[in-house]
Amino acid sequence: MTVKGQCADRQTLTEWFELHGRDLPWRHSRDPWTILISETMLQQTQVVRVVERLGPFMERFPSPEAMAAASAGDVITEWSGLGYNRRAVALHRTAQAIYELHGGVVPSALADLLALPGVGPYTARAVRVFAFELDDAVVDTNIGRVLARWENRSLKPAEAQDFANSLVRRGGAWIWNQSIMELGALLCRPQPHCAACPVSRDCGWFLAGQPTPDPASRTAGVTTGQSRFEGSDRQGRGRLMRHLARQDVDEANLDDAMGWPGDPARADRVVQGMVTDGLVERLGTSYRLPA
DNA sequence: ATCCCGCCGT
DNA sequence: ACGGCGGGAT
Repeated sequence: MTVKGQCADRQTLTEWFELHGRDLPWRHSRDPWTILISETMLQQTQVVRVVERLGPFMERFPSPEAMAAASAGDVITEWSGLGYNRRAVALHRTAQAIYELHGGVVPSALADLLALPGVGPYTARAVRVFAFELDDAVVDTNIGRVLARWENRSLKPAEAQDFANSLVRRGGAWIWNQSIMELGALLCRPQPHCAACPVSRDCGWFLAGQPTPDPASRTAGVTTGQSRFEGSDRQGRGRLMRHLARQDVDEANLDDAMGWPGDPARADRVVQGMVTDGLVERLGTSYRLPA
């Protein structure tokens, strides 16, 4: 593709975003702490669910210092219902690290961000792009899917990141990353709506007739289907967290609390993992949220 | 049943 | 590279 073509497509896409992009709360913020929180929430939790929880969460923990002063259990409680509670524990540890290592100021250096618990390649760059407006490129599941279809081939992690980097213009990273991510979220979905896509005329996969397998399917960063939730260890973990939000649970009642009556062995095995994850503490014969 | 602005330990 | 990790909405 020509450089001229790339410029045309880029402008087409950002114009589409200005017109059709969703008005999401965090897109009005450039506060690094707010962006770090929202991006952490958005790791595998849907946008509509984060929208209604971000405000109250930020009121409870308005700064890294405020969260660092709270207990891990407090953060978990405020996190309740968002799922993958390890993220709440990681966030608490990250707040403490920011307070102790960076004077309470969210760092902007990639290496500093990547060193924070629960902050990986996506979230680190998201903070840099969406808060500090630095010229980086993020690759999430949406963008990975768009890029793979655009090139009509599966991309390895480094390939996807390099390709994404090459598309960013100086000073235009915020709007570009939002635009291409929004395209993946609204149109270039797992089941794509190519008829409404503003850049389909230059999309390799579309022009090839959308052959199977979808090149996005084996591309790095594109999430795949997960194992069944009903009857899983995850379900039992979730049940126990919900109980602990109200009161401590004695080890004798653990199997009931986790929804596995008569299977204390399983309850014990799974709760061990939760202790390792920092989600629960054992005190005497009972379990509670971490102090 | 499927999907969701990933990260981490293996 | 792969599997575990919540939970609600459709």
